[in-house]
Amino acid sequence: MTSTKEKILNVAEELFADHGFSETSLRMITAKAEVNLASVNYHFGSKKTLIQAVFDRFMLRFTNDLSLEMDRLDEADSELQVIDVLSTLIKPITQLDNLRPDGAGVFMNLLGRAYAETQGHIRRFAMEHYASILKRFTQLLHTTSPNLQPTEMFWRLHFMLGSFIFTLAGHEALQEISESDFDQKVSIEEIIKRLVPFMSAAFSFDSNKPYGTTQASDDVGHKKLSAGEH
Amino acid sequence: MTSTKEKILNVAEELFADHGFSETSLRMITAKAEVNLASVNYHFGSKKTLIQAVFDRFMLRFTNDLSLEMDRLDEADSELQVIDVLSTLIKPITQLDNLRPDGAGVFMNLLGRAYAETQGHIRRFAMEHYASILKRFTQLLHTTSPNLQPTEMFWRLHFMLGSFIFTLAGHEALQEISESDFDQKVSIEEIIKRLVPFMSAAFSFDSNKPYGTTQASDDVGHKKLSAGEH
DNA sequence: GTATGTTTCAAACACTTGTTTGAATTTGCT
DNA sequence: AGCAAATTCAAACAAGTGTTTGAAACATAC
Repeated sequence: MTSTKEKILNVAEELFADHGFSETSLRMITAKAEVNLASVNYHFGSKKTLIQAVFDRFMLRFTNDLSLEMDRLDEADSELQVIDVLSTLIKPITQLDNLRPDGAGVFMNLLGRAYAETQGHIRRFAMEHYASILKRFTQLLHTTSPNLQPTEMFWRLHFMLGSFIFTLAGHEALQEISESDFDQKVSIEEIIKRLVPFMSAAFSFDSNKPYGTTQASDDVGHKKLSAGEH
Repeated sequence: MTSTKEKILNVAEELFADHGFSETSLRMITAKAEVNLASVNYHFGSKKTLIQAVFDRFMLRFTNDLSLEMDRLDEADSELQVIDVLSTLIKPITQLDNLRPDGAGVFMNLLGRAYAETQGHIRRFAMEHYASILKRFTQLLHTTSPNLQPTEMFWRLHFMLGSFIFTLAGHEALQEISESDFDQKVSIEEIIKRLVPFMSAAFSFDSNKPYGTTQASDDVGHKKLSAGEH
């Protein structure tokens, strides 16, 4: 038997992801969850803290899995490549689908919404609670590219974060376009597996060398293979 | 003398960028613009259409400049590199600062907000109105990497778009962190100029070749960690 | 000047929002 | 069982929302 508190959390995270925080009223939540309106304030205090509770629960599931993946990387004593570090993100994201249909999509939508709250409380909340795991990820990434300056590292990390959250938060629209334009249905997992090597290549870019030396483009007459091989 | 209509547009675009669409009330706008509340409905019809008007005006300034930049690229007959195409974005974005203080920041905030409106009317509006210039940009990019499959191209383009919008929409927060962590103040222009070569390197990545050949780091013989395999 | 069309204004409208209240009900415990 | 704490419930609250109204003010033309 799921408690009232859980029923609220489950419905809230879904509606928040679909419609946004301020576009989702407590009445929408309590109606769909089939609980009384006042129970939100009783169990969570306010809408603000409900949002944080939803966000925190989802985030914990993800960061726990991510920590495990990073543990595995720490144990392995072979030399780390960028792609190894970025690949730690794949499982924690895709495994969110086990919790609910399209769990990864819901999670990413929430993350995107939270990030859009530029001046809001969620941003502060996130920075305070998840700074440590972000730092660990950054340090791991640093070992793969020790000659990268900290500031350059910082920016590249956020460039990548942008790509991840933005792409996966808007995956529904992108999936639609992909299907209508290329007749190709793509899952979130496939998107990530395209994104990881793409970003790894970007991270491996050496800004000290003159641009062009890492180019793969023109005169190398190489044959096409299937683009999505894994 | 600025008309009532313009006063509303100017204030609205600022408040929308700062607080979001639904978090900005018409009363906030009309109060700051020092116009009557009813004038919004009189001049624009509804809040919905006001949002579209704000978005459209900002978008036109940008796309006009971008078109000019792409014209210049068409005229040049030297072989185009990825970075040449991506560099067309620099000027149109930074020039938005001429219109108002931190114009580029406001623009990017708006773009981010609009994108977050996953199921909203703005998304549809944008797709209908700006599909042509996006297509032109895509085609230009295609000439630099003719052996890239259309689907791969599509995804890379949106990966990049994510990085751009996400990073620049959140530039205020990132600038703060950068300043407190590295004592470095960075302008939007500097962010873009970091982002463009970073993304160019990613685009130049040849997914057909085994990963590692475009590496700037050490040797080729990298050992695969089975981090993300199912 | 008067007449005509455009724009502004204060006030009200109908509706939704998050939150609080105090009584009713259920639950846990001895 | 009976008592006490925890939970649920319907109702109301105060505040804010976008929009409409009809009169006032303004502008422009004849």
